[in-house]
Amino acid sequence: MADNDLTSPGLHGSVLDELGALITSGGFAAGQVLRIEQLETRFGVSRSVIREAIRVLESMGLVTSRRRVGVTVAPRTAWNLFDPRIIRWRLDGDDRDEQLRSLSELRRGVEPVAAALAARHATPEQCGALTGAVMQMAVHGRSGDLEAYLVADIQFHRTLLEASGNEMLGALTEVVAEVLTGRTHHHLMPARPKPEAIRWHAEVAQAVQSGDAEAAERAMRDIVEEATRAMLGDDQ
Amino acid sequence: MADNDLTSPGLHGSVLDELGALITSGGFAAGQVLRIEQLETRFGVSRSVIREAIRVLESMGLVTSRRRVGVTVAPRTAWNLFDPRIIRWRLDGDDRDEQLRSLSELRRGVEPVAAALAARHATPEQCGALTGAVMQMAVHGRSGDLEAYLVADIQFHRTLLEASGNEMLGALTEVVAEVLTGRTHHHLMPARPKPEAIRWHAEVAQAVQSGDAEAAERAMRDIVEEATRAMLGDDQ
DNA sequence: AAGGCTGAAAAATCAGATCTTTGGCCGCAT
DNA sequence: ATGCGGCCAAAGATCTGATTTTTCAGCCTT
Repeated sequence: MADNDLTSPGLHGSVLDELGALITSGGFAAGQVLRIEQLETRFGVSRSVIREAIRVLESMGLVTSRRRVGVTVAPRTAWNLFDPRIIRWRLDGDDRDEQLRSLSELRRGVEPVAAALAARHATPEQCGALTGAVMQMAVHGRSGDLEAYLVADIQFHRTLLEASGNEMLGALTEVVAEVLTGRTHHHLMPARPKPEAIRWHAEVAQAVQSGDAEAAERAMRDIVEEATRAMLGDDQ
Repeated sequence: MADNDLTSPGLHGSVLDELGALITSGGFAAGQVLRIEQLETRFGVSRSVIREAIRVLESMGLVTSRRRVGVTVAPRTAWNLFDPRIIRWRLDGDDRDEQLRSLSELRRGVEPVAAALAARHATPEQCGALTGAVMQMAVHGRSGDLEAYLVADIQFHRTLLEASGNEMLGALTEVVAEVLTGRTHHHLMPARPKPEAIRWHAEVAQAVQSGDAEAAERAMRDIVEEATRAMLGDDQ
């Protein structure tokens, strides 16, 4: 599966994970103050460990630390919502639906552009990987093996984003993989993938291979709009 | 102006800034190892300060820390390219052009979607803010006051992204502001804004106000495509 | 009521000791 | 010679107690 660790090793890593999950899930309300000493005893570790975790949380915008006051939980508007760990925590917590919606809308903007760019930058290997992924999708889509379909789907989108030649779009690979995984595992997609979906993927692969940016963008737009519709209802 | 600090206060903040800038600018090559003790003397601060800075760098994917080995500078593929500080460092360093290109392509995907969403979610206040920003742009565009134009431009895009009702798109506000600021300050836009640009902004504001998602998306696409073209040449 | 002073609280920093992990070396058996 | 296993030392990880610095909050003055 998506073999992401995302958890730093060591004591501070576990503290970070636990605090991060608590904050993003609303276990600590915004504005609540945590005392370092309090956390020390709660987790049974020393100050340095707590402080390092707090520093990372601070760098993610989840808390602010001020002398004489303590560590204050920050409002959601201050969070770095693109941090992979925050995305993961929110997908694992109560915010899942909201997070999936945000990410789907983001995909709707990003992936068509990535497809267009890929049409102009993809290497022959990447084109091969794309068509290969589509074939896998077709096979497993027909047989109804959703897990295998998911793997091929992720492979397709990962390759496409990387082929865009844009580092930042490439960096969204993990995010897109999370969305695809999430919608499959939470049964937000049909029991059997729509044949059109597979056809559109094939069209994208074809367009990328022939360097037709506009066609690639159009077909990709079809894909993500259909996906959004399927996942969120007819919300355009 | 965009009053972003982005620099945590305290010693560890300065160390973080300096190390981050060094790494992202290639001052330290990927694979190079830094010893904590070495850094201690180099910056004249104690271990705890260095460690906290290292933890944050690690959480941004810039370095990895392993016992018995030291702190290793990570390859660019491991970096969290969406971290605002990394964006800032790269914009301030040698990567500026590459960074601006990546960001522009990202904008090209994101902003039209945000415009469409804003057309369906914007509050009356936000509509007012949009038209206000457009008027400011028109005034300062005609008078050739690029700084004031920039402020209004940022205001426009900030409001629009926030009005999308999508947290993640809203989180891109700072990023977009950086792009706009960057292209103005590095003279990547014409001495006098094109009249069409202002007209398109007005169209977006109008479409958002009347709830016409498609028109808003289309006009916004015109804006960002023109901006990309102006900044990077005729690259589509 | 406004502004400035002061004390204490809590984080920030420092520094020394100790713990834990781990890469590399050495020796043994094959 | 080759490969496996255990030992050692290096370097980060953690703990801890002392000290410094910042800043909130209450008090005092005007």
